[in-house]
Amino acid sequence: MQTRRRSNFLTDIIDADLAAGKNRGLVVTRFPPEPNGFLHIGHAKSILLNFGLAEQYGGRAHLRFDDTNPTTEETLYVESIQEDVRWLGCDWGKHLYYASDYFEQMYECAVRLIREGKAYVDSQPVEAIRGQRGAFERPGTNSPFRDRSADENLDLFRRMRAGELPDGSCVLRAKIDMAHPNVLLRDPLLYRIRHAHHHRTLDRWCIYPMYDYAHPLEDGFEGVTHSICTLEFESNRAMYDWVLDNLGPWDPRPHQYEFARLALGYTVMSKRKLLQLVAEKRVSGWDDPRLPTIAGLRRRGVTKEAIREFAELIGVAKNNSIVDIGKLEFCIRQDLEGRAPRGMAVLNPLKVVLSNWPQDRVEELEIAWWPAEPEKAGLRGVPFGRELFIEREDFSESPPADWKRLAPGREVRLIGAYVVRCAEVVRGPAGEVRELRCTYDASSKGGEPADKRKIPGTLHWVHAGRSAEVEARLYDRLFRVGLPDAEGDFLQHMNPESLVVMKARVEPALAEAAPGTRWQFLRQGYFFVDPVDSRPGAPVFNRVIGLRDTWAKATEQLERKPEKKKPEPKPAAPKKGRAEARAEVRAGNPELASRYARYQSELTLSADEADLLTGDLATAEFFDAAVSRHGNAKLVARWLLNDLLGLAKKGLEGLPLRGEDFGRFVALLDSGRIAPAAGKTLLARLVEQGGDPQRLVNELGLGKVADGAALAEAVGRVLDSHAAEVARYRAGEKKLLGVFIGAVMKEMQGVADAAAVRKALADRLG
RNA sequence: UGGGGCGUCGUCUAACGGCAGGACGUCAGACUUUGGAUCUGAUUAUCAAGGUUCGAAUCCUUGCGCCCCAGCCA
Repeated sequence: MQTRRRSNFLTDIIDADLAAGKNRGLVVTRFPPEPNGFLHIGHAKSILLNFGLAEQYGGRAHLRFDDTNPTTEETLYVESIQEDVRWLGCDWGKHLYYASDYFEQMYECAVRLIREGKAYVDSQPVEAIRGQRGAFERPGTNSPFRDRSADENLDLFRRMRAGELPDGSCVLRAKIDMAHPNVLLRDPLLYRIRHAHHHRTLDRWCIYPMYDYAHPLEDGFEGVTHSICTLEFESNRAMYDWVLDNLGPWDPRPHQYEFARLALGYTVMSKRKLLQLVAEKRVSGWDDPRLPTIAGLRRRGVTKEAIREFAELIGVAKNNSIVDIGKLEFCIRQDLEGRAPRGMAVLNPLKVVLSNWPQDRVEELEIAWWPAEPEKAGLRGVPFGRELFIEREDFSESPPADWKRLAPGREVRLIGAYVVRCAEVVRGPAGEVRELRCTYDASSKGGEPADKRKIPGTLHWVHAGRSAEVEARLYDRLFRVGLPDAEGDFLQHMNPESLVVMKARVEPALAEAAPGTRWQFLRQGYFFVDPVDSRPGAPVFNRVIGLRDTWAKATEQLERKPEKKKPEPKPAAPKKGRAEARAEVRAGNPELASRYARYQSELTLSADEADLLTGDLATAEFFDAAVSRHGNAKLVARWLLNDLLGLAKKGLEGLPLRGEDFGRFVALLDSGRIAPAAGKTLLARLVEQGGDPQRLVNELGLGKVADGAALAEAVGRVLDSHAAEVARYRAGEKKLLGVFIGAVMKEMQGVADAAAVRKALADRLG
């Protein structure tokens, strides 16, 4: 079942790392919860991702509590988290860690930073520090304490640790750059003072490291290779790298990658809101079956297999997405479909009296737990007699046209029993339907009438006297709207019918159902015997999910809306695109401006090309150098702009390839000695390792094959091996030509001229 | 607004320059002793515009839209 190979952008990265021989082939991941709440299904996605990746690559996954903030964290959560991770089937082996176990090492690292002049103690209050941070578009200002001597900093930091300084009096900050465009790098806080009791280190510490400082160190100490977190930490990656770069060496050197966390419709997932629901007793606890917590899902009766299936189904990517909760429900149904025996329960009973059934006769019918596969779990006895209950909704006095259930004068089959016909409706004083008088067809024992007439409907039922009354809790979505936190107070969107407690009547066998077992109530849904509130002989049934999605049709289109109103955007804020930036640079640089003009007039480049080449001096110099080597400026510009720029992600300066080399490369192309396709391969190689283009051509065997016979042969081979596609092509699927071209190019190891290949193919295919 | 990310069926996700695929949902049909399940079929997508290329969802450019970042939280 688990054989499907997981593949996503993270496995791509790991595959590439492994291929490049990084980390000695090690894959180490971690799940790092802060013990300040219960885990929810979003965490399950992350847990399964991290442990799954480790398993897939033969590595290991750690469970690490990120307990660096003593004021919010508790042992209760440490325990529940371990229980939940274990329940999901994830095994951390001996790799259970706590950030707090590293406090001493982290302290040593901080001392090192101070000694090296990379950190300082700031004695300003919070407000001052916040004020100096600047704004997104405005640089911050340096703290007056930024240039304290290492000795002074060391002394202060020691006193911070010794408890000589009160909370808030000072902090340790990294000395990076108060004007950094990423505000997270404007001298971020490393340590703060907190005279608080920690759940593990008790009162040994009164300074605690901040996340941005602690997390990379934890990963580094543990030898984590791939540190996977959610998208909102993207900006933090720069600090993650700063810490590791300044405190190495590390082996392996961890790297952080981000994926989109799970958002689900019709529920809330933030810790704050879940906590609020629990604290205000709007639900029964962290394990309330309506909550998306792992504990809640488990209490509801969802299995870990269903959750795993769900995680598999939704995949892992970087798109900010909202998953339709219907997908979770689909996985739950699919899972339970295969594991829940079918029994009968009537939630809302309507009495049926069989007038032609002997007064005291009770017949013990043998009915299979699995109607479709009777051998699967055998039979159980179900009593049948004169007085029965059916579902009130299964009777209608004025049924719609396609009604298949019971109605006056109509026939239905009672599952595993007999066909009955409604003869009379007995009413109460207010005219309400009180009971039904029916007749049964004695020839239909088991459900099939002797004359084989077609019976349109089939109902579930229980014996009136021999059924037991039990509590059934019908759970539904906690919120009525797709995005409860989209606007206003999420509490106002709570579904008042998310829990309906009923007295149901169940067949005798179900009255004995053991806690923790799962059943399908025929035609109703899947039920789980509550492990907490059930008593021997008095099971409490939690409805896990209905048989069919009654919400699907009503489900609204979910569109993310801002939770809080954004501050009004400033009117007429001038937008500066990259094009504008280039124009500005030129305006202030006559040298570039004149090249811009010259490229167009002398070299006959387009205005766009000239513009892109003269946005900065380095690019223009590179271009000129290339052109001095090879005069076909148009070709140089094209390859530079369309291909080189895409390959050189970090800019032209960092390339092992100089402008002259690039000019030689273009000359090679222009000479017709290598095909454009081969040119791309060659350029990629040059960008990677530099070197002489001509020599590389020889090394890589990229020289163009002018030999028409070789081409014809390759074309022949490809057409032979693609017979089916050729037939489709001849039948009109012209788009397949591309497939043939690609195949021929591959056949000729990329050295062919695609235009010639196309022509050859066209000739052969007619 | 500075920085960082992301735009593929209604939803989630593949395709790594070569046939836009799968799943959920929806619709239709078949089957059915669950109006369930199952089976069959259908439906629908590359944000936009230019460019490079024999060929672009994929590379380049521009534009548009959405998300994240200014806690002594993580």
